[in-house]
Amino acid sequence: MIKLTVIVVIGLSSRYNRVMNVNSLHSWQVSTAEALDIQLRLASQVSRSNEVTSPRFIAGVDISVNRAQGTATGAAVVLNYPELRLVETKVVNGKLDFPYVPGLLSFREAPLTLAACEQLGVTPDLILVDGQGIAHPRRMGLASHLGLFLDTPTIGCAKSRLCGSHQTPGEKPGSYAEVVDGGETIGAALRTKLGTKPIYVSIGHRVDLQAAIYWVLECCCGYRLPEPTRLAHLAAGGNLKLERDTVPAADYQGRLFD
DNA sequence: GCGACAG
DNA sequence: ATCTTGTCGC
Repeated sequence: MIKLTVIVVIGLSSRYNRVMNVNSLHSWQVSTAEALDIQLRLASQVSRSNEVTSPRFIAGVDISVNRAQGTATGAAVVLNYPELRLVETKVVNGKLDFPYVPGLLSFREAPLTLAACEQLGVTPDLILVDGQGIAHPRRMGLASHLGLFLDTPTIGCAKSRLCGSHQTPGEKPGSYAEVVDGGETIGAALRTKLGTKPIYVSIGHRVDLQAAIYWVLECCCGYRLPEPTRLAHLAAGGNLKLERDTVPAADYQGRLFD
């Protein structure tokens, strides 16, 4: 009787925990030439139309590299909105096959990031990514790539520019300057905090630029980086031990966890 | 050929 | 990305 109960509980938790479906659109074990080909093919599948209206959960993802062991940690955190309280944190360790090549960051970071997202018990309505969305040479940055694999709205929140040019945005938080490349507006250099460099916001998938800017600002809590991405960075580096501020995810979706 | 180049 | 204390400035 007791034995049966344990089996049932384990079975339920593993089933209910799998709330994010990852589309395997292609292999990640590819050459740089194949990676480039994949980006050209997937670019047309990215949606630039807004589908984000009233998100209840907003996630943030990032990766930290441990060059010593040649390993890395992928992290996915989920905050509720509008409270912006941390409701779940998942980290996963693994190896990085692909090297860092400007423009091909997805092939290095997406696998571990997707693995972390796969462990989430709460389904985010929006995901903020530490990297570019369509503000990319082939309009296929990490945020867009993850958006397609997770079939979820994503926003690129990079700390520096990959391509395109822009004027200096106003100093006041909320001010921004469009990032233009090849005559096309691909993102915005957004001032999120006074006295700091702007961050680069761009469409990831299923959101338009105005909505992307709006939600990023909604997620800022006084730091240059929006809370989802800021906390994901800390979690990946093992510096997010603030369990006291976490809230049992079960309180939000009536599901079982861990 | 030279400079630029998410993390 | 990551190495890292103090320190210039609001």
